[in-house]
Amino acid sequence: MKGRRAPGLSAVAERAGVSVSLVSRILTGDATLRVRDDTRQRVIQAAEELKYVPHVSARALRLAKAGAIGLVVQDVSNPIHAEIIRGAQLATAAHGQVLLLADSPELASNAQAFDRLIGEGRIDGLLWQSSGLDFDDELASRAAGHLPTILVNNRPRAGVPGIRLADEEAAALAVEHLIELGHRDIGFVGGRAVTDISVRRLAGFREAMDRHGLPIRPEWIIAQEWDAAAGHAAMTSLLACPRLPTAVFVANVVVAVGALAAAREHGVGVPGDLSMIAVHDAWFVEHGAPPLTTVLLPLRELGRRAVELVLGDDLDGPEGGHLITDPPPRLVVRGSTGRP
Amino acid sequence: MKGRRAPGLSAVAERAGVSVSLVSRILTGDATLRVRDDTRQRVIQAAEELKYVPHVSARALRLAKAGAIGLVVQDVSNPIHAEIIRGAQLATAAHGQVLLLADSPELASNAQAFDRLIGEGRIDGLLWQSSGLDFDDELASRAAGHLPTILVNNRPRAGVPGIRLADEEAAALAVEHLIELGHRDIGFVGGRAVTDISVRRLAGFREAMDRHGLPIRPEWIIAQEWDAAAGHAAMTSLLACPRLPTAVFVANVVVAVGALAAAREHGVGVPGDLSMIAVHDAWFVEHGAPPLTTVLLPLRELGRRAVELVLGDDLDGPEGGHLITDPPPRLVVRGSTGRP
DNA sequence: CTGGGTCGTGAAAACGTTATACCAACAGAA
DNA sequence: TTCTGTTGGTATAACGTTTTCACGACCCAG
Repeated sequence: MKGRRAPGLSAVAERAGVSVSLVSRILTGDATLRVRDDTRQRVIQAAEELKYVPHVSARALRLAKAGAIGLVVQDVSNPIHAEIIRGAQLATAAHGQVLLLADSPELASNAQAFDRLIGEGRIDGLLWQSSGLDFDDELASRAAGHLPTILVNNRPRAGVPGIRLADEEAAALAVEHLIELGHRDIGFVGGRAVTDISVRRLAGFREAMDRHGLPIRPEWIIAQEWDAAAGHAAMTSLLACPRLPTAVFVANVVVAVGALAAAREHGVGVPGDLSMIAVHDAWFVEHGAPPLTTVLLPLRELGRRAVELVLGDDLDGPEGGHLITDPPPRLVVRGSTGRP
Repeated sequence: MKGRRAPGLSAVAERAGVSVSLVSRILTGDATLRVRDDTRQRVIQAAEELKYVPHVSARALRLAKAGAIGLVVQDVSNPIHAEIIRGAQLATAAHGQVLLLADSPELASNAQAFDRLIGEGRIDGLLWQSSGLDFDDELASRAAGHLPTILVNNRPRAGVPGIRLADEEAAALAVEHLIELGHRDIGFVGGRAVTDISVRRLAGFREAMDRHGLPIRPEWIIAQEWDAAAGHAAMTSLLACPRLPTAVFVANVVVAVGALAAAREHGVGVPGDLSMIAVHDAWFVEHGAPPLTTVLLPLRELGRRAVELVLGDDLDGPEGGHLITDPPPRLVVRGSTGRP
């Protein structure tokens, strides 16, 4: 599995017949360096012949820069998070950096591991995909004391900068679609109620309803958790209401999967008896029964921008934090919405 | 965002009034060291007061050990891969290591990034979640030349060790279930045909059919890709056969989502007209229409073991590679299978 | 032919660890 | 007293980079 030791700068220098420092300056592209062109070529060729690759720990030690950024997410198997990860990964790669993955429950349960992660100089910045769990703020702000840190998919919070999507607009867009179809009785199924995302999507929902002069019934507003099981439970309790809405806005497509199942189990036809629209798009929605109408938000872009802000140490955005408006939320009409 | 520089060994040494080397030896738990107990306490206390955290690059440089392992996956948003990632993450964390995430298409398209990743000493080992794409073998075996490398979810291949699940047994278990229900005409929908997993599941399928003396119809064997769209296409072409099976085994639950949708679109009732069973379990299957009957395989354990093998540099397993048999494949009966 | 300014390159220190070798002090034995 | 061994440490040299500074050679002006 192993060959001999990897060649270092000194091996290249020896082969090219020059000093170590010269090799370093040539290979890193030092602009202030004046060197004869044939020497430069000799060095470059020697490096190629030896397949020289700089040793990252040595460089990191010298530069006090790790060349890596960390991404903390609550749950990798959530497809929404997966898209963010993907975006972050592409961005780090594009900047010659590398992505470290950790998960927040694990870090919360192991304080020492957390202190190491943020203190040992392994990463230059941290993306915190916040969960809304209780340890969340505490850890994130502790991290921010050591590293450029940004809350992904959140407003700034506890003194930590944040970046978010156009959640209000997305929710409004969804509601407009329902209204346009003729719905007036519209319910809301959210995620974990304390999370910023759920709050913002509810705000967008309210705003759109108000703007069209439609009443909001408190018993049609349910927010529990961000997973499918919660969606199932939420829809079940919604369907227990004496009077039912003709359409429901679901704050997240994962939650919608559970909600859809619950509706089906209760014999409520979608979109016949109840229209449903959800935020985010994912690989599975078009194969649903029925395929879900959704509002597409640029999750990948979210991951990408977060990385760039952290790398550029350009964290303090406008009031309310950084906001991704391009591309704007887009309505993807499929089979789960129709006339009341 | 930043405080002052992180304290180093020398800061701790100064505060405790001892030498740097003593601090190092105490803090790393050098067994050959003889030291007075009060000195030891003084050092430990000083380290705590300063919140000393060892600088990982310096340590990596000195020890020629990075303290990280890399995980290359083809697509993060595949829920199957997500489970493997999760297992790998838990295992690395448990060993005080850290997990680096990369994706194979990206690495394939950027040869320099790949050479860096495996050459720059950033990781001590590599987990390669192979994709069956054309670049796959090439890259994996190149990696294996630099680092302890293991193919996850694969037999050994191209000289690279591998670890896999009990795919044959899982397939057989699924087929047995169908046979027990009374099915005799059973089809097979695989994944990308060249991948080891698809091959092995097909082998398990054939073996179980043979054992029960059931004929296998070539036109009922379809293998295309590992995603839902491919499942949709496969099922569509299966349903075009003049004579249809009464049940179908699908090699992967993601593929099954597409297959299920295709059946629905063609008015084929599941399980009324066609029973369906798939390999792996994921969060969305129980909310399907109908909820899928599956065979559960220990994906997380796969990730965990792979990490441990790489860390222990214990790669060359038995003929055919390492095989995870514990826990064994388990049948999870839901609503997609029934009597013919 | 002396002096200052480039041009091209090399020497050396530093980053924070760990490992090896060594040493001072003291005890007990001869 | 001198020798030997143990106890409790310290000094130092790496690991592979990057960066600062210095230096020899050459050129041109005075």
